[in-house]
Amino acid sequence: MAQTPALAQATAPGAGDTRERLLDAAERLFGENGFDGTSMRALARAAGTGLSAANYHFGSKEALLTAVMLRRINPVNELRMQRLEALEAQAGGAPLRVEAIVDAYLRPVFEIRAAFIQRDSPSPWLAARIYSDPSQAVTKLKRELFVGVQARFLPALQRALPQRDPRDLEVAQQLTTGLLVHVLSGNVSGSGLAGPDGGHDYGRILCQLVDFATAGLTSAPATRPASGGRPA
Amino acid sequence: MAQTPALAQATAPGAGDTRERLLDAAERLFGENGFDGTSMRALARAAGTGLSAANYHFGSKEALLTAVMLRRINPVNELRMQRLEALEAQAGGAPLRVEAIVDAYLRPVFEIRAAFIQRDSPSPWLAARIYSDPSQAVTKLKRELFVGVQARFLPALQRALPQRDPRDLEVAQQLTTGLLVHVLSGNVSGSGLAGPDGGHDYGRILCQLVDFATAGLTSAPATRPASGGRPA
DNA sequence: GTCTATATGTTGATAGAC
DNA sequence: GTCTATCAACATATAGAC
Repeated sequence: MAQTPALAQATAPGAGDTRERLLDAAERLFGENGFDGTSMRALARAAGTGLSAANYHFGSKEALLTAVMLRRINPVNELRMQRLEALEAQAGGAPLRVEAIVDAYLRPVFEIRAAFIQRDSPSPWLAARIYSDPSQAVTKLKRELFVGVQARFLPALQRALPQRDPRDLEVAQQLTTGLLVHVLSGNVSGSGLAGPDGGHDYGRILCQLVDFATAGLTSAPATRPASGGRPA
Repeated sequence: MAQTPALAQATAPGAGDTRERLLDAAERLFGENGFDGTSMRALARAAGTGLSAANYHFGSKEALLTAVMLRRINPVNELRMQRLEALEAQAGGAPLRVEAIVDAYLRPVFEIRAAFIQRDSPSPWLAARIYSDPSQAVTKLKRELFVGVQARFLPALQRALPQRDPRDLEVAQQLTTGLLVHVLSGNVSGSGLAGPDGGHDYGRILCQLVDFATAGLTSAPATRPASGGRPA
């Protein structure tokens, strides 16, 4: 529950040493302008240091992105896993409710995000930007960070919805991730996360996300086999 | 129904003049690597011409992006409007079915896309990439191109779902766009659009998208007022 | 219209002083 | 550890020949 993540060494919470300030600047600028749209110079300037300090601490731009991603995504994924395991332990072998699975998948992102923006940062959530970043430098990293969790949640969804085609369900799971990415990239105007104070009261948008995704995952294609073509 | 859009002057469909080849190359490269990740040099080389030709025809990189976006998005938006108007004319004042509205919003993208990839281009749909592109050069363009259609579809959704909070419904509409962006950016592996031959048989993924979005839009938050917090 | 050549600035990364 | 200075490569855009 401390402000500093588990990876960082002990630092003063107000100032932070250079390495920490570089990570903070990278989180904000990569999130706002993307990987290709952020230069190491702009990044160092935002951290109040020189260009060489960034390369000294991280070695390369790509390594810096990896570091700042890991710092945030690891706690999120651990929390997701904990929530899902708690649900399964409580259910004792019975299938879980879809809404509970979705909540365990979505809520940790908002919780961790809210815990780390006591600063003035209503910037987009870095991981969401990276998820839809076309730069070749991030595609590998993307898969390494997100595939594991999705592979862990999919079987739970399949047990909760045994009547659905497993492949369709996998697509629906990825669509759920798409909803999350869209919101956290700041593309949903009424969400309360796109504005200047975005990110603190996430209750409403999270409920809407959970409802939307739960309905989409559960949606039996009942109307499909009846009507072959496009509705006129 | 011709291969050449309304904006372009008559050109041979196989070869095309330099301007057309530049637009084709821009559509592919901007879609694959984003705005910042695509250089004018790489673009000219892909079009089989020199750097100066690109600047002669379009004046700047940003103007080239605008041109290639308009070439594809205008037909899509016109088709969306036509479909929605046809639905309303047929309904004669009665509210439309949600699924029909969603279909009118999503299907034209796939139809236009499939019509213009007789080439070897399984690349991401440019407009989807641009929608989540953080580059400042594209944000204005983005709004100009998409706000109109969304403003046109929202009232139809509100009439179809009068019991839903209009603001929640607007969020849900934007979430639907998020689903579309996610799929057309190539982030859904089982969709048939991420692979090498992606884009031609879009029937399955379109059905899944329509089902998911319809369920999400329709989803009455029935479970929400009963349970205040997170499900345990 | 398209080319070669160039102007002008920025990029990521490094060398060496301190 | 952090700085200034610098490298080689790349960026967008333009000038002028043809």
